[in-house]
Amino acid sequence: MIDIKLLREHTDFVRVAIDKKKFKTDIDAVLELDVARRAKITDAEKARAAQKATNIEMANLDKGSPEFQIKIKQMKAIAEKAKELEASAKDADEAFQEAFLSIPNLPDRSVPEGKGEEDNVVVSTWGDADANFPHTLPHFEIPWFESRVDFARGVKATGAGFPFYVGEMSRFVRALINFFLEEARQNGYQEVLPPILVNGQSATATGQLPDKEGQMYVDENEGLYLIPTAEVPVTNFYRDEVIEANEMPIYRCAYTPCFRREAGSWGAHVRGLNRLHQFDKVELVKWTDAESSMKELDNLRMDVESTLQKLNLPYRVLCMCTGDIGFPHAKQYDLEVFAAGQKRWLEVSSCSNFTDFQARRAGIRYRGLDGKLVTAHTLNGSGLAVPRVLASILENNLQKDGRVKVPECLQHWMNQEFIGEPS
RNA sequence: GGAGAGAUGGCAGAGUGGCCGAAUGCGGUUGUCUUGAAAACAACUGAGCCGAAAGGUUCCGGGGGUUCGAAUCCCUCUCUCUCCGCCA
Repeated sequence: MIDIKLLREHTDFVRVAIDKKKFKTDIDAVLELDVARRAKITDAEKARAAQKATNIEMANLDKGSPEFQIKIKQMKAIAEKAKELEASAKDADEAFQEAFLSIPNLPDRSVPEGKGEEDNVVVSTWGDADANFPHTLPHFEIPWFESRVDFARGVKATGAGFPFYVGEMSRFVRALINFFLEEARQNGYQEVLPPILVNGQSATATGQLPDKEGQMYVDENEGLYLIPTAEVPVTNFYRDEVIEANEMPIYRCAYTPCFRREAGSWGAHVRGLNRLHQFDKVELVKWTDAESSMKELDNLRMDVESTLQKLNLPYRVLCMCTGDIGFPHAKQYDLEVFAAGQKRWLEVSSCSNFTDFQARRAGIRYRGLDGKLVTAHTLNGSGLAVPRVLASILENNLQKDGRVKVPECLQHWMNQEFIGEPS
């Protein structure tokens, strides 16, 4: 949620900011609901005050007296009125809350304006994507690929997009996870191993609900959702809590599998490891005060970049434009690695500052220097998503003999220098 | 899965129908005293919503009900604990 006071007092500012995002929101309808709700709350509270006053009078009367009997009659009417007005106020408040929840976060001033993907700005590149990769292939065309990432068996067990990683490839995935977690630890992030199912409240707090309902797998019996990212449970760690200001900023990291229905997004260009329904990811999460979140976003991005550099994968950093950043985001960088075989950039990390948007929904606050409670800021970034990093390594490190060279920083975890078999 | 017990402020813990946002203790903050600290003493010390403010109002796990009136009685859900069963 954005700050309701900002919406009331600087409506046009909010309107302009939201128009820059692609989300359609009827701000005027929300404001009308707000006015209606406040009027009804005031009415209900007046009625309640009258009831309380009468109740105190009655408490001081002799229960058997005629005055008491008269008061009972009066009270009956007052109480009934109060009850009605309270129900009405509650309805109005719920209607407002529902509408208010659909207002996206405002983009930060520094976010470039744009309509969509094509307007994202490349802010930096690292490594040489134009270098010659003489033996490269798209990873799904490497002869031994299907025997080590078995999609056909996955279809039997579950369905499309749920492959088995077999043998050394399974170990390679595990090596990547270990490497990512260790990188995060060295950058000061405390590891947590969170639940991978969350309740609706958690999903609402981080903004998956109601905006992206259809993207999650649901357990309707229990009202639980399979997480699309560790961001959801980890951010909710501090839900409805007050964080001590001197503990911030807090850095956490978590490895989890992630589940995404990807409804309607399948096509010829999402072959192999490019897009899966289940994939492994290490996520980085930060809680900061309201002043330092933009600086912390840059630090977060640099932490992820340093990991990519150790893997020696060419990558570029995109600053997402106003039309392409997500519903709860104020600012977002996407990191894309170059996959030489497909000659494509693959998104492997998204680093975002949600400012106070998630924290307000989640009730995460801290006590400011003046002793007042302040809504915290939350940030997160992938550090990193395994399958696309894997795809890029396979394509960029493919040797003349058909094997793939394991990046040096992973050899320690793999205990072997090459994977695959000579062709 | 079965049986029972419970859920009150940062924590502990009173309160079984009206004057209870809630005793008391601990903790915390500030002040007095002290060279400083401790101790002692005193005051203050939850959050949400409405309001420019004064102030009002809500919140005793969630929801519903009974009643003129509910922290208190009833129903229900959730969670915690104990015992039994099952189990990685």
